[in-house]
Amino acid sequence: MDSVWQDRGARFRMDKFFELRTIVIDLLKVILDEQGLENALPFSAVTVERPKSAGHGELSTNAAIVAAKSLGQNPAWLAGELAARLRLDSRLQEVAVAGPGFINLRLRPEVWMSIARTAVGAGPEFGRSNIGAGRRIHLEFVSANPTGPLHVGHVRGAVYGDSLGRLLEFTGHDVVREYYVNDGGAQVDALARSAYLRYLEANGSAVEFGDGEYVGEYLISVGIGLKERFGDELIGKNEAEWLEPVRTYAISAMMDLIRKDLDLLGIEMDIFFSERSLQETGRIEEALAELDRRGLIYEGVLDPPKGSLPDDWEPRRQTLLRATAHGDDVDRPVRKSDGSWTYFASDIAYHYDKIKRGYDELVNIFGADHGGYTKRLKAVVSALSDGGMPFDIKLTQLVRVITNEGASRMSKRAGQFVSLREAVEAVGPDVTRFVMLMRKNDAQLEFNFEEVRRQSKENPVFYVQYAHARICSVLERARSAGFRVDDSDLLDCNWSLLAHPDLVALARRVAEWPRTVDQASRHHEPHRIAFYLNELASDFHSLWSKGNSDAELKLLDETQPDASTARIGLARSAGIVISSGLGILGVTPISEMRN
RNA sequence: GGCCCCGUAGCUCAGCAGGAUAGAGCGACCGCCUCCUAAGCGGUAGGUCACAGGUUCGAAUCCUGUCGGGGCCGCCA
Repeated sequence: MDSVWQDRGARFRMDKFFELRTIVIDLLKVILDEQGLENALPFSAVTVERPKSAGHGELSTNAAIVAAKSLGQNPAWLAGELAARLRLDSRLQEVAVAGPGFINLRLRPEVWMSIARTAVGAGPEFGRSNIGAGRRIHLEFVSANPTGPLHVGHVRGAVYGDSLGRLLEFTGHDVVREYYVNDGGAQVDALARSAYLRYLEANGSAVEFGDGEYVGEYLISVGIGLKERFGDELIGKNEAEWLEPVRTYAISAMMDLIRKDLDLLGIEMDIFFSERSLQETGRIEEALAELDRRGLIYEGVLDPPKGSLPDDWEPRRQTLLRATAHGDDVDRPVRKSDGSWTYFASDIAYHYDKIKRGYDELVNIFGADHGGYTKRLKAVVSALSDGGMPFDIKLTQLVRVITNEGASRMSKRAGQFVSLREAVEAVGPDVTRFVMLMRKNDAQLEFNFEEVRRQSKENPVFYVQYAHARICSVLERARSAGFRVDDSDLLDCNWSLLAHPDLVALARRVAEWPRTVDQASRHHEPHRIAFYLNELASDFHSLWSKGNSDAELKLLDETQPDASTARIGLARSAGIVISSGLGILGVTPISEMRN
């Protein structure tokens, strides 16, 4: 028996699907060799996975179909040959050819149990992999304007980015989390004017807010803070004198707010990168000079947009980036007619900076309202790295917040929004995070504030946590009953006593964990972890429930200590995976559900 | 007018790098606590995967078009 089913010391990169796939492909090559057929085929399409319907075995492979296709051979014949060889492997209990050439497989129960046992041995390391090989991945996310606290709309990107980071770290990447602070544009000037009004108010003046100013109450304390700092010395001065100090103070206050908001969700950024710092150090000019060297900057006039024109549209000569040379639809302006740089120019410099820092891959997470921005940014990164920098942009669709007053549109300027803080304080960070991660990032998400608050006990996150709590509970009870159920004991217990189909079903699910992690990581999709955990929890709850009527499935039965210990070992493997998975989502794996 | 995302059960959404009879939760209906936590479990009902073509042995999945929802579209960031 070769060693692929055995533990591999400290690495524990057990993934039965992948290993079995290797076996299948190797056997396939042997057969092709013997027949004098080409054996260097593209085997990437070969899969070994759990079939959609349970009637087709535990695992199913399309290997024969795939190979037969590129060889022009009969798939049924090739499947027969392959199945004959697979039957010689004693770890396989059933090998059947079905349909157009699928091979359906069933493993011996002890093979599945050996994987669950591996999980107990590996603990939190189970499922961890090194597919990242230490590659340095830069994640930019949140990057909300520093003009107010975060609201529910920002939470999704924040949670998604943070969990993606955890997932990438779990799969062997070196992750940097970064927040780009838009502290260099007109919006922070508007912030400063609004803060100045609050400052005057704090000094006893009646004030009136104009269009485009931030009326939110969160600036009142900033006004008071300004008064404490500057007394009355800014009163009556003209804007040129007070704008800069007020802006600096207000931005700093807003970033403090934002940092605290992120804290509420357990999110910690490695770097806060200031847009203004780019403007002040000539790095925009530097980046554009780099593009100019590549012949991508020119003076020109853009074609008018198709369709209905804006009222004030007129042809205008401006400095443009030849983004079309790198896949964008139109060239993009980098300088305004007054000579100042556009926001896009700052972004060019920012991404040039990222590239120069030497990361192996960049990932940006934007809200869907920035969707129109992805092509030009990809063009910039492609141009500045000569196409060498992997760059993924993920969009999170906007969150539709539903309260008992209906769907609310969130506007920071109007000062009306459900803040991150309100949401977290109402339902807690765990529920907030889990709800955001139960959806694929590019699907629209409905955050029914009232419902989540009212029915928080029926939220999916509790379902998963409950499974974990039950596992902790049975371990505790076993200990009080005198069982030895530390992980080291469970490793040594008699796993071969576990063969009941329902026990095997749970072990099978546990065994899917490494593959789930792997796929989620490759696709940058942490929601797959959330869905997997729900299924794992479901398998566990089902087993638990059956234990009430079937003594063979009851985890803790003092009349059969050896089998009980083994079943508890299996439960423990599920608990390890739940804990690990919730960790990736940033959700607490609680051990008790008591109120 | 153009670009991006989406359209799967009454509702909210999965569907893993095209695969064999399309899934879950909620809601509806019927059952299960003297038994390791019922925040749980079992079962029933419910879908021409928006529509029309195409590629393929095989399409919810890939391509084209149409319709519908959302987002974006030259000196806002």
